[in-house]
Amino acid sequence: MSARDAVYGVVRTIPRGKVLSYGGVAELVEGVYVSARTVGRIMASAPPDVPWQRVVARDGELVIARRSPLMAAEQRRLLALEGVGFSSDGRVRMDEHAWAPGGTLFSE
DNA sequence: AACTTGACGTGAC
DNA sequence: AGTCACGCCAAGT
Repeated sequence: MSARDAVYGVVRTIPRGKVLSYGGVAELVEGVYVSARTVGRIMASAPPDVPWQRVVARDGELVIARRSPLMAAEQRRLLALEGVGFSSDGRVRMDEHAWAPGGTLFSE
């Protein structure tokens, strides 16, 4: 089991309309330790069946925007199609869409 | 096989 | 609140 497959496995479990931070993905990976940065490194070559758009920075920023504005626009489009909302500064509303496995932390 | 480079996150100024 | 430095380690060169 490579770190790569483990990371993709976790990302594939993120529900539609929800997002997870790089660090969040890292924490959910079992068996092998991976850092948030490693998740990012691995996401750079994500296969088409992985919902890469659902992984954002902890504060909701679309990190890809730092390198590719075009991809950022694409990510934003895909998320919008899933019903994910953005705040005025262009970041995902983490208070509404951050995903916590097995039940939301904001429950209640 | 050695060296560099980051889709990050955190803490110190 | 905005930099800056750095740990982390898979991939690319």
